Amino acid sequence: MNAPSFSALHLKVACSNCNLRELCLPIGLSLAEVDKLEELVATRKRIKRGDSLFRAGDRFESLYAVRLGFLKSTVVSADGREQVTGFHMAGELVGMDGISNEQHSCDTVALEDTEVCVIPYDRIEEVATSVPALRSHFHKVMSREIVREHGVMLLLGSMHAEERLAAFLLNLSQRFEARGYSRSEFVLRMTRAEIGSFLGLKLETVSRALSRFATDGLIEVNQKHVRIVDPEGLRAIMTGQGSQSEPR
Amino acid sequence: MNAPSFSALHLKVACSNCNLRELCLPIGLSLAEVDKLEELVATRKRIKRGDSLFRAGDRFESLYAVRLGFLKSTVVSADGREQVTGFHMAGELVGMDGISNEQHSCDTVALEDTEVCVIPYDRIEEVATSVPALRSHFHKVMSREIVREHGVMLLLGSMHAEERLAAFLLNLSQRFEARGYSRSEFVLRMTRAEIGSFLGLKLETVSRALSRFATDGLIEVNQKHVRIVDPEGLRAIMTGQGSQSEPR
DNA sequence: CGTTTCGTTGAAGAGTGTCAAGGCCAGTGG
DNA sequence: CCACTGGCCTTGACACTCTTCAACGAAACG
Repeated sequence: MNAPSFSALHLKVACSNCNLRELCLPIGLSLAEVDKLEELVATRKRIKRGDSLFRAGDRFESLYAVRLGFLKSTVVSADGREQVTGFHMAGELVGMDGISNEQHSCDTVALEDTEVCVIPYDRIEEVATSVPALRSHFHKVMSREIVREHGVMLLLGSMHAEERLAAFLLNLSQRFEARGYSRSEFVLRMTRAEIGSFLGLKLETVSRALSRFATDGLIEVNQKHVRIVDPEGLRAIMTGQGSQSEPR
Repeated sequence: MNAPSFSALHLKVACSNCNLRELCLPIGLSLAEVDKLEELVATRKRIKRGDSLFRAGDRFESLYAVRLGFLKSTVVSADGREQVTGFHMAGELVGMDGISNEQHSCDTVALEDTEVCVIPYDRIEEVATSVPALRSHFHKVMSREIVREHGVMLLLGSMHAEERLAAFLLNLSQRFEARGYSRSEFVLRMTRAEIGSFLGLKLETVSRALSRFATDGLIEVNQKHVRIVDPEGLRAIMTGQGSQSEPR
């Protein structure tokens, strides 16, 4: 390590001082419990844009809490098809896919320079014995991931291209807002192809839908920069009410 | 209850005697640990075909281990679109969606007369403190659900109709086999529309694909009864190698 | 036995994918 | 500093898969 004292400092103030704690932690933990939690976080890790945090097949050892940055997770089928299963931003926990097999089943790659807290899984299991509130919170986080994926299945299984993209933009918007960023203006960290993979569409379809939204005055797009002009309009599209000029 | 003594008997022999234990339980539990586990299971519950085990919005209180029967889970979007998120058979655990919010987010409905073990969630939390092996197993079960859903996302996001259906049939086949039933001959408990909803297709497309598989000699279909004649052929279709007469 | 639900099949049309060409932008090396 | 390169994005034309609509047959149910 280049700067051990820097790392140590970081370790000391982890969690209790972290501006992500409302996202990571259960509310109402006692100070003693937060202390316990801080023992969890072994180290920080930086991942440069394009590098992977872990890959399918890697031995599972830790979960990771995103501190800063942006990642994607992808699964690859036997015949080589790739599917983006999610995008992850600050405050989110990644790596839970690895628990079942003691081995990761997806790749997780940084889409911009990223920093994560490394949480060794055996420590989580230890703390799960002694701090019920943390264990219970951990269960909720896993359950929330299951519910999130139900939502993605609904999107992939029953929505049209523009509906999917509207839902995607609104979801991003809401997540940025929850982190204190603008809900109406943000930068897409991923390519059109990656959005397409996540939404079950081709990149051209994503591009066309974005262009259509722009000409309809719902958003402004400039490459990766997006401004949401008419969130209600997007919501209408998402729920299948987009441009029904003729009610029969 | 009509037959309390019968219920009590069932309670007594639960788990340690259950022929699903390889599916439900972690291997290598001590007898004392299995005892602990049996305390978990409060009651059995029977759900008649068409009735629901729980509905979206219901207060979350318990997980359910399917003992016998067949269920589907569905989510409904704000605008009324319905998506089947999974089918559940003996040995599988359902209800984990409810943990995150203390409230269920999907409907789970019996597709045939079904019997489940009711496992009150607060008991799980208790036992999670005292029996690490069970807690760890529970985490793996949740993680496995996350991984399963990744697989569904891959299917919905990147596969064609016949590829999806082939994958679906092979998945069912493999699950039946794991439960000691025939892997080549089984009854579909769900309608074409339900298969379609799960696979992101219309019922007509499901019907056509099944017919095509039948005329190609891959399967035999008679209404809900399916016989898999050529599993390798299905696997080839699933991986996108279906009927490539002309290799360029 | 009538009624309803479920399944099959055909024909036509909509929505996406595919292929191709060209533009924009950042990074690189001359 | 500028030209070049390669990745990313946009747009058009066309092909193809899947959906939609419709009619009918078969099985399940009361």
